[in-house]
Amino acid sequence: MENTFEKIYEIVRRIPKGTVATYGQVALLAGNPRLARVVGYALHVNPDPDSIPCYRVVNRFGRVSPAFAFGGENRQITLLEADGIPVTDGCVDLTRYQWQPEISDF
DNA sequence: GGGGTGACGCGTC
DNA sequence: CGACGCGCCACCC
Repeated sequence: MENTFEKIYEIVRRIPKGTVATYGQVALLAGNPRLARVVGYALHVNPDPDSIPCYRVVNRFGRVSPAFAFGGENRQITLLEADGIPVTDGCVDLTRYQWQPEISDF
């Protein structure tokens, strides 16, 4: 059985371009909705930001991380908009851009 | 091994 | 989606 971290990275990698996922979403897919905190830490230590689009992961309000230290909070917003996801005041419209995983994705 | 911390979520006020 | 508290797991000292 894989470690929780590997599951998290695996899931984040599967986030389709043009969509975003919440920490809780990733945690749930990882096998435990209470792992949201670990998800945050997992992305914090993001071993491969080149393959793991951590910027597509936001909190359940669609709000970007206030401590996004990848070069500033604005950095994440820029990347999201580059994916075609409009960001308003650091918030993404989850009702429209939240990733909805299908059975086909698994 | 014990204690504190954290890119969070949910219930409750 | 205003604020506060508890819980969860992993990591650092």
